[in-house]
Amino acid sequence: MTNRPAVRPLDEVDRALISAVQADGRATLATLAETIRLSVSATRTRLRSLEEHAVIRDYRARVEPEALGYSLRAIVRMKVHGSLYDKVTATLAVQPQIVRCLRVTGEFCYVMEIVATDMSDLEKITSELARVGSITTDLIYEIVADRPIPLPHD
Amino acid sequence: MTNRPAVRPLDEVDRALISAVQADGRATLATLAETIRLSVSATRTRLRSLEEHAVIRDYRARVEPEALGYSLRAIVRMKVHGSLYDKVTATLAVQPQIVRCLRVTGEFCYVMEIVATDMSDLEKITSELARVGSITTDLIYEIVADRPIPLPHD
DNA sequence: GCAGGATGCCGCAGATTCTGCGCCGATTCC
DNA sequence: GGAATCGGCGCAGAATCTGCGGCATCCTGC
Repeated sequence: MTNRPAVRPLDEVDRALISAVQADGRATLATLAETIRLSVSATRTRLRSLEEHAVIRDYRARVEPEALGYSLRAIVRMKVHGSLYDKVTATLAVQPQIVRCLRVTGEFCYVMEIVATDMSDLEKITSELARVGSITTDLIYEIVADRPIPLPHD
Repeated sequence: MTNRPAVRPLDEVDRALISAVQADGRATLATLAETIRLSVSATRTRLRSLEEHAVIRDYRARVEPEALGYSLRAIVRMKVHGSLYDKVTATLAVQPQIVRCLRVTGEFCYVMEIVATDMSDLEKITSELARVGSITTDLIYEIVADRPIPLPHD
């Protein structure tokens, strides 16, 4: 029942289904069935299978941060000396405004994306991060692209 | 009908609703109604309103890139000389594996996140990007956090 | 060949959910 | 006070989802 790496080789119909549900997470089984040209039952079986095998992780509504009052976004890169990874984890736990955190190769250990209501809010968070490691902060002008994962060989 | 910036000040019930639907994008109206302690009709009215006002942008299934065959992820930062922004846009259009692209302040103009099947696949994309500007590529070890937007004052 | 098993698709019927609509109480404004 | 607006409520019909059982196809071993 745990996630095993794609038992089935993911045929063309699966890809179409994934693509459809990635584009519209609330699409009805009937709609999905129509786009992948299968019956509702078969569509459901395949969708459930993809969910079980954790090919489809979950469904989420995407909200507009500005509408919630976050007028600022930033990318923070952080260097951490030694193994203070626990400290990073602890900081993440208490800072929900760090909406994304990646551990990466290169000069910096972590790359994070942060939402903030204003400059002082941002500074509050970055200064907290600066207690863990040395950081570089860049503001985000614009989100140029934010796309679903493409299906191989397109 | 177009998106205006949150006509209503977003009361506590709205926040709860947003939070619920961000956690589970397929949650049923009855379920949502139960968690925010409102009738189904009222829940629906509020949800529709949030969608209309583009507070809730859309719903998406989130897929596991590895299950689709992408065993590599990378962060690419890019410097662009002069105004070659059109060129960036053009590259984005033909490279769906660039799943996210941000325009930022600082030394680099753009920060991108890329999925790739393997090293040669990654190199294909980065070399294409290198024709537009000078780039720095860092591989992603691990996604430490990937969270919904938090609701202010939590 | 052919019985047995497994797989994947189909469609049905009951349960659940969604939708459009009208009603009602509270608040505001003349 | 009366009228209008707003937000919530619940109903009834439509749409959707769910749990089955049936059927065709494809293997596999005898």
